[in-house]
Amino acid sequence: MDTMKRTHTCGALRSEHVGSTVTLNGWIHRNRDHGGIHFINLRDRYGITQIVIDQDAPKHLQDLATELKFEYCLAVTGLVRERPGTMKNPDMTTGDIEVAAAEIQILSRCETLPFMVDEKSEAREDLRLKYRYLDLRSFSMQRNIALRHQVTWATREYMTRQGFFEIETPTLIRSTPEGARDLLVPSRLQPGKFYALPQSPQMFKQILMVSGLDRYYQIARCYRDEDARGDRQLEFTQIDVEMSFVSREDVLSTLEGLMVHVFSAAMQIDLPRPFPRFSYREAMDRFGTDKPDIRFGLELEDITETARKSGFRVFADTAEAGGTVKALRVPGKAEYSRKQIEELEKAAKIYGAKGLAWFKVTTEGLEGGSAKFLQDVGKELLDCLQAVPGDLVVMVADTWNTACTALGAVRSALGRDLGLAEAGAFRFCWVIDFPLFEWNEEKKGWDPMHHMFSMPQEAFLATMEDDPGAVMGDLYDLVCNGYELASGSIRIHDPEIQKKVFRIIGFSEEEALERFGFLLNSFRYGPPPHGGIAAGLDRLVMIMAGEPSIREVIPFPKNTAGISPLEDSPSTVDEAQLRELRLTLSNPEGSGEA
RNA sequence: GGGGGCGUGGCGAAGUUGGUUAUCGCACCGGCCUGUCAAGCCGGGGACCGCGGGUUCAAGUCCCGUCGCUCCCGCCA
Repeated sequence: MDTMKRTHTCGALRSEHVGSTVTLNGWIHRNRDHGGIHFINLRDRYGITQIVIDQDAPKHLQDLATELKFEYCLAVTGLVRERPGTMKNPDMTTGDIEVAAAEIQILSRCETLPFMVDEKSEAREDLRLKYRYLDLRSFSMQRNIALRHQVTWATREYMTRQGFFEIETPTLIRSTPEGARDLLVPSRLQPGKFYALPQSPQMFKQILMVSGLDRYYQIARCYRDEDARGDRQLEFTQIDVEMSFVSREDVLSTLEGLMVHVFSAAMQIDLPRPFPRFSYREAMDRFGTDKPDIRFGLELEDITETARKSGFRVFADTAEAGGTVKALRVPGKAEYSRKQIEELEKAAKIYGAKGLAWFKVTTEGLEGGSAKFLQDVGKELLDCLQAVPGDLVVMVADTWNTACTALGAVRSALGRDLGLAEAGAFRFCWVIDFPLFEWNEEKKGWDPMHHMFSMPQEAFLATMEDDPGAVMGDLYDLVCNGYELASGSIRIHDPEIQKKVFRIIGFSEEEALERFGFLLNSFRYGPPPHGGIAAGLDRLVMIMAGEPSIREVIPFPKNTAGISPLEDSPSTVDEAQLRELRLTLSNPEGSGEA
């Protein structure tokens, strides 16, 4: 039997089609059998149309109606007719009409569903992933997939218009030691050797600049073998960008332009430009994080100098030891119970704070918590914080980094719990002027904060080896609503500067040549000054879609254990496959413990 | 590696200080119903309460262990 091919989609029909005979293909979304009359909501990617089988329908259709179940795949031919006045459904775009079935083909049947295909499935995530094909039928998932397409389409449109070439780079590449753990692929032709999947196309895009390709972008799959989170998993997609003969400003302005275009094209939202900028130091000082959510205020204050003068030993000692005391004024929350404050303290402790000091502001002054230790500097504190009666003040004393980070976590928790962030807002900002190096306590040496090919800012070139910790890099992060959306830098193209950086991070020249020789060698042949950035596509779409996890915008994601419940990967492989690769497992049963 | 939450028919949940036959909604099966749109009404089947052990006259409930999922810390240039 030939399939009755659709003449329209399930979202297409309106009153103007009344009187025409149409064929629809789709799935049974809802099914209401009233005995004498039977309604089917037929669904496809485009919408839902109501099909009616009533007393005028052929007898065989009325019989067929009783065997129809959820998610049967149907072809329906019938007459489009206007619904009787009160039967119109204003909540449906096709709600003015219905299709009176004249012929129905059951294209395929559906077993009892593990969960209903619904706007928002309530099923557990691993079940949704196992039956992803059902989950993806839901309008919310289809909306996310559509948005993702709009974003990539808009990206290609914008980048092409800006003169960028989309260039593919290999996914089987040399393992490089820096950064995250590599995902490895054994080579059959070169037994005992391995490819790595790229953590990013970094080396290749820089080589493309040496090649004179000048403006490159790629929507690139990247792989990092690290533990998953709500906003990251083993494989993810970057909008990867690299440009020659540019300064930081050129890169920032290109990315800003891209974001503006993407939001405009995909969501009809005008993002205000320019995006505000914060130095790393300022972001940490004011928001306690290098990815500040600026949809709300609630900024941190430095009270180290006041704390130094106080009789509160914890504070005074921290200040004397060169530490920092940070305070956060929570307006009107003097009503907070001890328990609520303990919840905030938990948030601070997760990030390494030893405790969360607090007091409430009353008309009498400071009260409760650590108030009795701070009475001597109470007036100064209140002035400094511009605190008024009814406020709650929470404080952390620790190293600068821990004090900022821990209180920043409290700020985030408050922002979330109090609903401070404006709904539907997208607040972008740049974080710039990152330190180039960070101290690694374990190896007692310096590590690159971003990667080892990032350029020190010019002012530090001469002195960088004397005081690596003070060196600012030409680094930049794009942040939106508290998520790091993109990260990049101006690269080193001068071999002498590169050598200095290698020296600082304890990398011998031989070592560098062995690992990155192909890139460094290319730099001997007239490399242009260049820089770039990479934006996380999954996160971008997640934020735009208002979803809590990137798994909602990735069609076939892995779970937090790196497993895909759909096809049950990763899996064991045949002994023969291993033999071909000359691999032997130390624990053939794969118990997980070697 | 560490911490928090969750695990009860196919799905989502309830289950009190331990106490008869484990409850509800959806789905499923049978019946009724001519205008619903989360249709309604009547009836039915379906659960060793994640798994293992322990305490007890008695465990979904308490204890110990273990597995899975999830959020977070570490990790993620």
